[in-house]
Amino acid sequence: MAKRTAAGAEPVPLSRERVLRAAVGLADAAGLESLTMRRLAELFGVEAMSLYHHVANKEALLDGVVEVVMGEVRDTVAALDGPPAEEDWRAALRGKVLAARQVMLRHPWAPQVFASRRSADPAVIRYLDEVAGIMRRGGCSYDLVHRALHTLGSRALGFAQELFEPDGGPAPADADQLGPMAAELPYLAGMLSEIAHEDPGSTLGWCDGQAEFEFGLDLILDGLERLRTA
Amino acid sequence: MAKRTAAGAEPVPLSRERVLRAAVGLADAAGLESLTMRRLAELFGVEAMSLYHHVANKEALLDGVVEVVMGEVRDTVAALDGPPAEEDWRAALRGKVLAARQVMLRHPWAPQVFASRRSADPAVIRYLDEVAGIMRRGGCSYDLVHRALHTLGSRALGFAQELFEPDGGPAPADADQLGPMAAELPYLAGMLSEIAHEDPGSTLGWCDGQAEFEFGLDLILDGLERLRTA
DNA sequence: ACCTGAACACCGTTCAAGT
DNA sequence: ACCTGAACACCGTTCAAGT
Repeated sequence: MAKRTAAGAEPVPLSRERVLRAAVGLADAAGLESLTMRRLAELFGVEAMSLYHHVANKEALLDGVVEVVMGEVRDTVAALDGPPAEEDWRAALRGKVLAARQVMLRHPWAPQVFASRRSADPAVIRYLDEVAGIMRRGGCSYDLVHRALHTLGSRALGFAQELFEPDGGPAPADADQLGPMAAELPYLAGMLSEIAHEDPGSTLGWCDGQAEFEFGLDLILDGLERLRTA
Repeated sequence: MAKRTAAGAEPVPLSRERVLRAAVGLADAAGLESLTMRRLAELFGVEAMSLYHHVANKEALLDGVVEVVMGEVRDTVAALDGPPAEEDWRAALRGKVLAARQVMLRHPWAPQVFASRRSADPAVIRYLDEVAGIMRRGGCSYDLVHRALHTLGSRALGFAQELFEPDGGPAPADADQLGPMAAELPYLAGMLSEIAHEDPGSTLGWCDGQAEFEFGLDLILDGLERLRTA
């Protein structure tokens, strides 16, 4: 009789591939703080130590998780049918970045993991080579491509670092909570009383809503295009 | 006779202020992963539990650390003498952001801590009110100010999220390591063979070097100014 | 080759007890 | 009010042992 396993566990043998996929699923379902070696092992009805036969340690596990997410990005990007880079590099790159963002939205914890890797994952580097290729074929100098990669930073992969979550911050948009704020924060109070936030729900961890993300992305792409033709 | 304390420890009584300053110093000296309640207590020659009289828990400690760093930002920004916002909002904001960046460069671990706070620290919100004020007094609509805050994101405080550390990534700039790369990464290889990285040392964790940071910041500020006058 | 069980060196945090 | 000591519930990871 098969050994007792956690609910939903499969008695299939472990493998690096299966371990990494389960790690992504665990983070999706229970959050990044739940992704521990012990809890991951539980999903397979196995001791934590068994995982070390397929993954060197937790850092390597997280590297593998990045690999899996980048695989999803590649699959999503491959399904795109935008204009060729030679014709309109901005539109081509924009489509690619927004497609990558869709993947990040499915894994809200991913930006944090990407940011925690000290050296670049090979899959990320390959992705950036494609980004560079789009710009290069679009007529950008390598110098501009280089600066563009730095300027875009994590935006190239579809996420951007906000200073706080849009909902948790100073965005009550409520006149009641605005009163005490107006005294010490006159400009934010004035701004909030004039602006209506119309993008509820579409938050990506510490990242922009869709409209804000697109605004910032377009502003950067337009600025780069202006430099290209200057 | 005073109790045995760790090297350099002072027998002065604890206080929230002293605990927070010691936490910043510990992260500066030994890295963020060394900032644990136990090791922090050691600095005072005290048990970890004693810290809980001055700080609710570790999350509150990190909130306080953000507070301390923001205090340094405010001090640094206060010493600036740029043009008034009404005259040249771009120059005023640029100076403020670059001053904030100087503080972040002193605390390379700070961006990570800032990013880990789920809701905005009051000191950060006050800072952003000042940023909004500069733009507003410079003639920007509140709508533009709002989009600017989202677009700048963490850049407003002087740091930006790169996909990997500049040195650890695909920047060998060495013809030897470029050979095998050229096959799979044609565009990055081409770029690196043409571009000479000239900003060694000035890395900020997962952030740009100074020149790259200024390039990205200026590109965004110029784009915003163009929208303002449109 | 793969998995286990016990153990180690750490965490943050609680509780009751001391002064 | 402030600090302690022991303990609890977790971590990642090692090692020697099993099959």
